[in-house]
Amino acid sequence: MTTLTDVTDSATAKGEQTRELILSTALRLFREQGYGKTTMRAIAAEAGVSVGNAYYYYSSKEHLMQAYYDHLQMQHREAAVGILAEEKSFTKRLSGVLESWLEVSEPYHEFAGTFFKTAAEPKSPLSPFSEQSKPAREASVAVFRDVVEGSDLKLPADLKAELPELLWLMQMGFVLFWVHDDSKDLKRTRALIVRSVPLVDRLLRLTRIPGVRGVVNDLVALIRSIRP
Amino acid sequence: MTTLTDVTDSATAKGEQTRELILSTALRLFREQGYGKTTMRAIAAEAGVSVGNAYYYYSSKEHLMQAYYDHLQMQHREAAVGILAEEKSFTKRLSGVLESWLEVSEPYHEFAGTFFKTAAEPKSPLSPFSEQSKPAREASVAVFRDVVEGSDLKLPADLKAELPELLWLMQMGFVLFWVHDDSKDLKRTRALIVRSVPLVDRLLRLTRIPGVRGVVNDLVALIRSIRP
DNA sequence: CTGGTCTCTTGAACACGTTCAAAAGCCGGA
DNA sequence: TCCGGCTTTTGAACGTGTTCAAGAGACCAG
Repeated sequence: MTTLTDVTDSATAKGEQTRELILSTALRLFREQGYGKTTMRAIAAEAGVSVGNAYYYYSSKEHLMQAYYDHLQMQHREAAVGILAEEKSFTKRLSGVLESWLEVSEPYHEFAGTFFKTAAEPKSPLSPFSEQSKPAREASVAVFRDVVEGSDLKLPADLKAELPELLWLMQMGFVLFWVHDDSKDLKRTRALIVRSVPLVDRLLRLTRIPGVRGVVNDLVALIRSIRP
Repeated sequence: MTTLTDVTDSATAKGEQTRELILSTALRLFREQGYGKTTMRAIAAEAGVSVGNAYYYYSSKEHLMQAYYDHLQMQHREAAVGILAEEKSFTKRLSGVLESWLEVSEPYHEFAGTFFKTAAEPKSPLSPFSEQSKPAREASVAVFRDVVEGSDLKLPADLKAELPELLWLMQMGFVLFWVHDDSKDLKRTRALIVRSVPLVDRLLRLTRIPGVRGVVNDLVALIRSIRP
């Protein structure tokens, strides 16, 4: 039965099945017992393969997390486009994207701490600033570009060009906050997002004031200059 | 000889000597070979004690790093007070403190990545936001309070009260940047600091403009509200 | 001097992530 | 059918951080 379902995939299907079995087993165990308490031996046993075989497909425990991370980001992007199709107001677009991220990520909040830990290391491929995560990063920035471009926001061109990346950076800050947030139902992170969005909006409107404009220009120039 | 040097300490001196021998050995090896490649067995062997004995004094490898971190922070604070005694201008005080931090930390830049990694985990005692590092954090904020209070800066009282903590947060951002900075001689981090300080200064002066003031008030209120 | 109770010290043992040489399947061509 | 070269699979073995039961010293009371 299954061998006939998809002719195009069947060439690689054999190994791929095991690959995905291992991944899904790993993610389930991560969710159930946390990352630290889930051993590679347990993943292998639960998936019905040998330890070495798990390493044949995923060269480290971290790579299993990487795979999860990609999966999550894709989910978020899908949720985001749904929202962006409906809203025109900048604030609503922005908060929609941020809140949908929170929603998608919520089931993994506890586990995210460990993920964050390995992502923090500069050399780690999971670092949001690393070369390896460049595609994922640019995809995220693209979402924020969409937030800006598709909105009613009026801004000078150079600031508008820089804004998506700044918003992405802001979101990184929110992620940092979220990871450390142990309040009930993530109340504090929710409050942060709800209150930050209108503030950003007001802040951006302020750039029309001449005195403010100069400082903002310098800020943009600074950010440009320190990029690698 | 040594047994007579310090009567007050001699009660605890016996264990303390071993404790410090282990710490200094560990830090040396961390510097020489990096954190990851330094094994507890190597530390113990080099210090001439057993592995279990090292664990008697430091309950984990992380704790050895914690100790290093405290040491470094103290060094920085000492360097900072020296600068703050001489300068009155806000910008010079601020950049003096930031640059002295850079100077003190520079020898440990590579090793800092690993440190940062474990510090990023929310539950880790090394996290800058954790309960355990509260004393160290408050001591750091106090330095920035000194930067503000002892300067010629004129600001509304409520913003001035919040400013030290904001500056501390900014420094956390700089640390994050620094850890990821692999440019020659840390050029990019230096540029960031040099260019950020006058910008902060100008930003603070902007708060006199009525329209800006309102937004800043809201920002301060937001920060207050999301604190745990 | 003896016994008891601390603090300090030891190294074998454990659990885990990871590696690797060898075996097992698989497949296309002689 | 058998061979040769691949992909896949195996599990024992290694190195590491960490634990722990047992011992060694120090010190004091009797």
